[in-house]
Amino acid sequence: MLHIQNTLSGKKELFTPIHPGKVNMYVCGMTVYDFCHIGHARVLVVFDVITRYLRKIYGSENVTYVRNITDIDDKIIARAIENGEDINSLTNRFIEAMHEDADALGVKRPDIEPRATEHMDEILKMIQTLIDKGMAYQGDNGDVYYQVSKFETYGQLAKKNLDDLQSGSRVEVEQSKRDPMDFVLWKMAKPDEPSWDSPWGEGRPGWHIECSAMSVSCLGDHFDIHGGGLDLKFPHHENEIAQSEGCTGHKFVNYWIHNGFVRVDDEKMSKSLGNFFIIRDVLKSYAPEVIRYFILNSHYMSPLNYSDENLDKAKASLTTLYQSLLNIDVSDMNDSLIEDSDYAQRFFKAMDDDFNTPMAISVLFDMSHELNRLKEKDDEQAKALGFQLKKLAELLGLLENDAQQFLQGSTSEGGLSDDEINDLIEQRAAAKQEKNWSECDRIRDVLDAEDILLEDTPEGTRWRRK
RNA sequence: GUACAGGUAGCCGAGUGGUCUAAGGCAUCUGGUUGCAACCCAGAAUUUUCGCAGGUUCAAAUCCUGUCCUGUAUUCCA
Repeated sequence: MLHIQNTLSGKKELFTPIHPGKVNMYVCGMTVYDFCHIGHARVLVVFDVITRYLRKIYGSENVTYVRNITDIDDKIIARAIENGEDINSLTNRFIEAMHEDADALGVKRPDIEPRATEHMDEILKMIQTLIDKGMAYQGDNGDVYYQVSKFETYGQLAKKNLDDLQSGSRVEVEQSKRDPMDFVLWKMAKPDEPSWDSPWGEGRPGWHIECSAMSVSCLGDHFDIHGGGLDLKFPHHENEIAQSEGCTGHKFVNYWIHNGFVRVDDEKMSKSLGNFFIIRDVLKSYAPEVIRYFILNSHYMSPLNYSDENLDKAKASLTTLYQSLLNIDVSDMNDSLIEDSDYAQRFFKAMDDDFNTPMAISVLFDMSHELNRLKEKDDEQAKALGFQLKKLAELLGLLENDAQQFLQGSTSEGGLSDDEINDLIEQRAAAKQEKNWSECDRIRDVLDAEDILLEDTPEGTRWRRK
């Protein structure tokens, strides 16, 4: 039985879908004005795993995963002007880059990927409804605002009360607002800014209303799970609730899931500190699966500290798992996962407990050790266990590569080619025949200097990259 | 200031009242294996300890109170 830590209640709750057997989930995706960084990677991977597990429980076709794209907002406009680039060209460029990064990380595409600019009708309709209901108003400057005081339960998600918010407010209050807490639904266009027609004048939507409109449009006005980064909890998600429930008068989302932040060397990741890591740069030094493992080795809610040391550890751990899968050929296996095995049961129990991926990974290690023991004794059993290991790991998007391929890495960056390595290994085998140990060790040292590690086995010598 | 997250052994990281003599990983050590290594297997140590100080309890990393620290939000941010 799946339990989820629900930000709305602050408790771990049994997950019960609104429509039995079907799950609808919406996650706030990227604002596409730059390359995705390692924090985005966490959102992508975490909700990919959540989706994989939901699909496992409810069946792939019964889970609808929506992850939106924000393709119109202040930062996009600013960047486009800065680049002297057309907005569409900018957003399309970064959407493509995001897809490349996500694909590299083994993140499966969501079922629906709505773009804000393609849901303008729903946005306008929602704003109009809010105005009609007296929950929104047009200010002197033409901007349309949501009147927070009209929504009684405002602050329910972030567990804030309005008094605290106001006293702590450091923002300069926009003159046209009736109350500092009110937020913008529709912004009047400045000259040369992209704009859409509306009953209130040419303009563009505020950020929060975009997500309300896209989620309701894709999943209906009441759905199961809404996710995103912790920082979106307030005000973004709070405002979504206010907008959506303000329109419909009933519950918007049952379960809210927020993932924790990524830090870098125990500091905030920011451009000013120069410790800003984008996914494609990290991929130059580490295999995508290493990043994935690094992310999943902590619970999605804990703070995650990015450092080379921690990525190296992730790589070492993955190497251990892949070593056990070497020479286990499961390509001809098409059985299903044996769901009532002890290992599977433990794995599911971990995942059922609010997607406890670190615990689930520990089960993979137990299987891996057992697999190493079995390989000595019983090939058929080893193969069966290896298959089970891969099937469980697949739910995390791990161990999906060929073991040898993972261990030997890519040959692209200078260094020795596979053929050159194999030549040297053959020379060493010949020296070995003659018990010429100094020559053997010399060759091994040559390879070691190229970060190639040798492992002698009864079946011959195999190698991997450090 | 207020709110919300966190603070667990060398490091990473699970664990929310007894099975914790704290999972799993990484690093370290010993033995087996090996020409020597690596990989693998078997085992060990790092800790009478879970930010700190009190308290509740027969029993606490786990509950309560206080306190310190870090991060986030309150302003765009995954």
